[in-house]
Amino acid sequence: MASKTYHHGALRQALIDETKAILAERGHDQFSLNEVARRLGVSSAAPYRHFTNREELLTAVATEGYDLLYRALQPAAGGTGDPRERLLRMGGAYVRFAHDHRELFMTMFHDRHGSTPLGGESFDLLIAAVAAAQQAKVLPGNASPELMARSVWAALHGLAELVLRRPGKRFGFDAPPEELAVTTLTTLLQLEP
Amino acid sequence: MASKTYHHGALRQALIDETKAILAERGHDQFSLNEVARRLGVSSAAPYRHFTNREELLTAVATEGYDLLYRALQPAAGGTGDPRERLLRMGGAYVRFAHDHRELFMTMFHDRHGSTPLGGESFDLLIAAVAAAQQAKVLPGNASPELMARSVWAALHGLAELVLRRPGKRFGFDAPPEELAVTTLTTLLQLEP
DNA sequence: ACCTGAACACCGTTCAAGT
DNA sequence: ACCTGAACACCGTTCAAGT
Repeated sequence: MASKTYHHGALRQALIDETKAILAERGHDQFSLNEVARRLGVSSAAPYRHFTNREELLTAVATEGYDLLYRALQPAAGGTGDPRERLLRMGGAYVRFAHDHRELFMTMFHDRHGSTPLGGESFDLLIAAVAAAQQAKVLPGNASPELMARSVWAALHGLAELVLRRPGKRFGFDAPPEELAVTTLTTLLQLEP
Repeated sequence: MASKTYHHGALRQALIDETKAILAERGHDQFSLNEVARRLGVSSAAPYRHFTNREELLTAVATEGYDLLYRALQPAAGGTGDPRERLLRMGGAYVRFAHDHRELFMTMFHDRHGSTPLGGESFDLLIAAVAAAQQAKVLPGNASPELMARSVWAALHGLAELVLRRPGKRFGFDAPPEELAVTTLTTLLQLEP
């Protein structure tokens, strides 16, 4: 299939893409560097021309994951309309992303890789949405937007993590992501409908 | 050191204990079944008389972890006194546990093992504390105790997870666990001092 | 500059054999 | 019943050598 010179300088990106494909199939802890190389038709030593080790490849994948998360949150955050709906849409998008990209999400937040952005740009979207909600008196203004955004992020992130654990019925985490996000945020923040 | 018959039927528990010791030293993804056996002076096949595979040993460790978490929450949950303080103490204890038992906590919530209790008994403690807070009008009564407890758990769990990622300064997750729990809960739930 | 081939120590797991 | 010894395929990583 692939000739010997197929990856003319593009092996680095091919490694990242193939890793994402494997993550979508198998679990992120089943991932093997040798398998990626095998599937791309290169030797098991080839990846080391582009990444110093297995961990650095996963860091690159996680970084693309943070970018993907940002682009999933953007449409939800960009809408005008009332600030309450905007905040709930963002929450739904966050939990939906975790649900739809299980293994990528776990790679982003569970794997031990060097310093990752940890969703810095996504966090800015949340701060803006929270600030707007505070100005519209949908959220209380006694906490700074940064602090409120951090707290909301914790709630959404914990929700996403617990959903991914697929717990038993008794905890009720088996509802659709958007519904869970709305229920959790309205309960905690006492948002009136 | 250890004679050949040292583990007279107690190898199972010794494997669990040694795994916990390794977790405290190294990371939970650095853990190797062979190393546990080596440190206990048994062959690498010996563990398979007590666990069908590596995953099942980690499940046993996680189960002990859930028990430890329960015992860490109990004193915080048991206190009489006002319901607001009780809820904040429980939150602090949860995040403190994650902080003090990093690798065990990750084993409990990140590793892919068979169905674990997921802190069912701990969840009951939280439901009781939430119900008491609702009756004292510290928390709103428009949501059921179960639903409110689930939401509070999500917030605390997300907080714990994000603390464990050791993010940069900008997110502010580098404060003491108890302080973070109090700040997050009071911000979200609008608890008055 | 980028990749191969062969090698290293290590891993999880199996299985016949020992007591 | 419980453990050993040896073996298997596989893994991450290194390095001299090829183009």
